[in-house]
Amino acid sequence: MTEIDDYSSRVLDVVDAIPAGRVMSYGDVAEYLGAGGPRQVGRVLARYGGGAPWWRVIHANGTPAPGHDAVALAHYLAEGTPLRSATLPVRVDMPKARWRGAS
DNA sequence: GTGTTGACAATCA
DNA sequence: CTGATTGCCAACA
Repeated sequence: MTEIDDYSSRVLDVVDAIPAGRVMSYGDVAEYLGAGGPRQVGRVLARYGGGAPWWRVIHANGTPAPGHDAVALAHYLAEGTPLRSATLPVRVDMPKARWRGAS
């Protein structure tokens, strides 16, 4: 049984709320929650991200998670995420794809 | 309690 | 782009 902490649950909830074609940076999620930090967000995704669209959570510079960049790229192409580079290093057009809670 | 590590971020060279 | 440095917060040995 996977018991998820309250903080992790909130992180997953925010990630799950990100619409297709949009992304949020680790720091943005942490700031949106108003708790923890970008490292804690990445930690939660690494542990419980298996059931959430973790590829929509990327670095502040627009690159996806290390080791999963190819998987993330496939999702970006399938969801129509605005990319600045469709080849590695994968870069998402942050100013356009960046999503903030409610528009 | 201390030191290291980590799916981070920002700045500088 | 690579590498180094500092700041940040939490988990782990």
